[in-house]
Amino acid sequence: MTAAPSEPPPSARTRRARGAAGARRPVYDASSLLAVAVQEFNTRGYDATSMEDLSRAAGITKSSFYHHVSGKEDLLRAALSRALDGLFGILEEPAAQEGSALDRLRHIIFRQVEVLTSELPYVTLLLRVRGNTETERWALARRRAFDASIASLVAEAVADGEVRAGVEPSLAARLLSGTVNSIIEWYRPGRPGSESLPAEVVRIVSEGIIPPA
Amino acid sequence: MTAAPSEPPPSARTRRARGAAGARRPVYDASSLLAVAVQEFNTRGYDATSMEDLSRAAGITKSSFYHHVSGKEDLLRAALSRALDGLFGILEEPAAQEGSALDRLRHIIFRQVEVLTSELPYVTLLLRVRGNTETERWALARRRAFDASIASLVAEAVADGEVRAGVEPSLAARLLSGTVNSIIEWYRPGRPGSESLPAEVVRIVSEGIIPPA
DNA sequence: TCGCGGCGAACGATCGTTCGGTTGCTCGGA
DNA sequence: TCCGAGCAACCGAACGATCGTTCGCCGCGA
Repeated sequence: MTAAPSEPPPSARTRRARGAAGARRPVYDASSLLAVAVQEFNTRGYDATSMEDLSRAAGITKSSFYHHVSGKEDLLRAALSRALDGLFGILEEPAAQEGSALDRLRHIIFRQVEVLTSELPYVTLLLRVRGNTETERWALARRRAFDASIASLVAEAVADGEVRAGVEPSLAARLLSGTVNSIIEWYRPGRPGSESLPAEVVRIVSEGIIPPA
Repeated sequence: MTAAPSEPPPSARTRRARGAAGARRPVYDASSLLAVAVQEFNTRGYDATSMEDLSRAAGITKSSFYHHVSGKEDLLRAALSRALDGLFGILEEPAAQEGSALDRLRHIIFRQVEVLTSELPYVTLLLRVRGNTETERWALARRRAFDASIASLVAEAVADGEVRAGVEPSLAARLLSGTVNSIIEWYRPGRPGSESLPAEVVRIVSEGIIPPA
C-alpha cells in the first residue's frame, strides 16, 4: 500500500477478495477506472483533463494508470460507446417498433429520459463531443443518426394526424431532442422524485412547459 | 500584404479606407479578431483551440496576433461578457418588468430566442463553459443568476394561477431554459423562416412540442 | 524619422506516452 | 512446510511534442 504522504484516498478501488478464483490480484478493473475518468472528463472537459488528473483521481500514478488503460482517446471511445449503446438499445425495444407513431414516440422519450439518468456521466460526455478526433466524429455521426430516427418519427406522427401540426415537424423534433437532452445539465441521481421524471417529461412535451391556465 | 506562401485567405480582415480620418492603419480591430476567435472556440472547443489556430484563422502569425489581443483568457472573457450583457439586457426591458408574470415570461422567452440567434457565437460559447478558470466560474455564476430570475418568474406565474401547475415550477423552469438554450445546437443564421422562430418557440412551450391531435 | 503591424525564434511549462526497475503476492515443486 | 520463480501492480524519470507567451528585429507608410 506504501502509505502516501499526502491526501488521496483509495477512492474507486474495487478490491477483489483475496485469493478469489481467477487471476492474480486486480485492484482496479477497467470499468471502475472508466467511471473515474468519465467523471473527470465531465467536470473539467475532455481536452482540459490531463492523464495526471485521471490517475490522481484514481489514486495511482500516471504510469500505473497506463498499465490498465491503453490511452486517453480509448477511454473516450469506451465511454461514448456505452452512451450510444444505451440510446440505440431503446430503438430496438418492441414498444419502439410496434403501435402508432405517437405511441412509439412517447415510449422512446420516456426511455430516453431513463437512459439519460441511469447512464448520466456517459451520455453527458457524448452530448459535449465537438468532433476534434476521428473518435469524436464517429460518435457525432451516430448521435445524429439517433436524432434523425426521432425526427422521422415525429414527421410520421404529424402525417398520420396524431399530433397537432402547429409547427414544422423538423423544428418540433429539434426542440424535443433539445429539451430531453438538457436534462443532463441539472439532473443529479439520488434526489427525491427522480423516478417520476420520465413520465413528467413525456407529459410536459405534450401539454407544454408553461401552458396558460 | 507580404503574400503568404500557403493558403490562408485574408478572411475577417476589416480594412479601413486608406487615409480615412483618424489613426494610422488598423488592418485588424479588436472586435473582428474576437469574432474570429469565438468562431474557432466554438468549432474546436476553447481548450482544444490553440493560439496558433486563432492566428492562422485571422491570417497572421501567432506573434502578430499578440499585438492585438492580451491573451487567450481575455478573449474568452470578452466573448462571455458580450453574451451575458445581451441576456441581462433583456431583463431590463420595460416589457420584462411590467405586466403579469406570464406576459413578462413570454416576452423574456421571445427576446431570449432573439438574442440567442443574433449573438449566436457568443452565447454558444457561454453555454459550453465548464468552470476551469476564474473567468469561467464568473460566467457560470452570472448565467445561473439569469436562469434563477427566470425560475422565480415561472414560480410567480404558477402562484398567480396564470399557468397550469401540472408539474413542479422548478422542473418547468429547467426544461424551459433547456429547450430555449438547445437552439444553439442547430440554429444557423440566414436560413429562411428564422424571423418567426421566437414566436414559434413561445407558442411551442405553451402548447407542447408534440401535442396529441 | 517615427512607430505600428508583422515576423521568426525561443522561453518554460505541461501534454500524452514510454521505459526500466522494484515490490509483493501467488503458486508449483521439494 | 518452505522456497524460489513468475508476474501483475506500481512507481520515478524521461521522451518528443505542443502549449501560451515574450522578445528583438524588420519594413513600410505617414
